[in-house]
Amino acid sequence: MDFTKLLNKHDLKITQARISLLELIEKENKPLDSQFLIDTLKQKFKVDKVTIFRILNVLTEHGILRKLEFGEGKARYELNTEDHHHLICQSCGNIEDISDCNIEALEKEIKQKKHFLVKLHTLEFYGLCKDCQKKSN
Amino acid sequence: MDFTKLLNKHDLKITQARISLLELIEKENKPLDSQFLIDTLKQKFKVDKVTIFRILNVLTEHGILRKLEFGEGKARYELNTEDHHHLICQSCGNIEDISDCNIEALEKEIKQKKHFLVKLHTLEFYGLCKDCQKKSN
DNA sequence: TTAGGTGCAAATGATTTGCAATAAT
DNA sequence: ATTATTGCAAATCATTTGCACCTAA
Repeated sequence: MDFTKLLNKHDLKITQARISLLELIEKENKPLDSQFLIDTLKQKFKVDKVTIFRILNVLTEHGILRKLEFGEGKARYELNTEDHHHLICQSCGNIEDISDCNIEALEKEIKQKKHFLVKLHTLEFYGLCKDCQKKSN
Repeated sequence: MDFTKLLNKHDLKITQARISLLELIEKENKPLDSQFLIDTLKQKFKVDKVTIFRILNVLTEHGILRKLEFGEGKARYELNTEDHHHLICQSCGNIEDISDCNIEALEKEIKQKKHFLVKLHTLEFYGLCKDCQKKSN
């Protein structure tokens, strides 16, 4: 994905930190926390953690990233692409994507019955992944 | 609700702090954050914030409370009753309950296709409540 | 050149921990 | 009497802020 073009479109300056962060998030392809991003990017070049937090905030405000919380007391970030959700293993912590949640029907019902206008929703599943079920944890 | 009996059933001691906290959460009937609980309970009797945090943790571990996060950088807690979800107004912050989400079909599909065993899910809707739509915020 | 981006130090806010004192059973 | 619970102080963790310096456009 061409992040230079993307940042340009949003009138955001092209910097090593921004490009590298976006490339890392794209490569890992799952919701990452700030600590992972800080540790990984610091190995590649000189960056301060404050810079990472500021980048995460701007990119989220511009809708380039999506901020998620899985009850861990910290946020995670992923590329804000199509509507999708997550399968979060409570044993090993692995996170898998799923799509096609088909919540539109529910949202329509909410609009009619509650007169609440849904802008976005979060839907996360917690349980045991295939492997952890075998380990009977 | 008889919280004395409930605490007994879980082999948790009956204390003023635990009973008052549970009664407050029951009375308010929406997800409350620690600060609100601390402020409100401190007016009624002498309690330390640490005690409140510890109570929230034990009660959550015992499944009496459910811990929720709405991307505010802090947790909220509610009585862990039936499966239900929330309509969170992005303008005024009001939180309304909804039930009957009918996610079972999706969970069944996840089990078959992904071999992931769903233990629990979160589903939250963010948008504008009836009143805030009028104010065109 | 100049507004936006970054680094460093220090602040904030939510939550946790250690330990001694206290209260519930 | 025994063990869980609480209070207080101090620590920790994620995240933010202020301000001077730097750099992409």
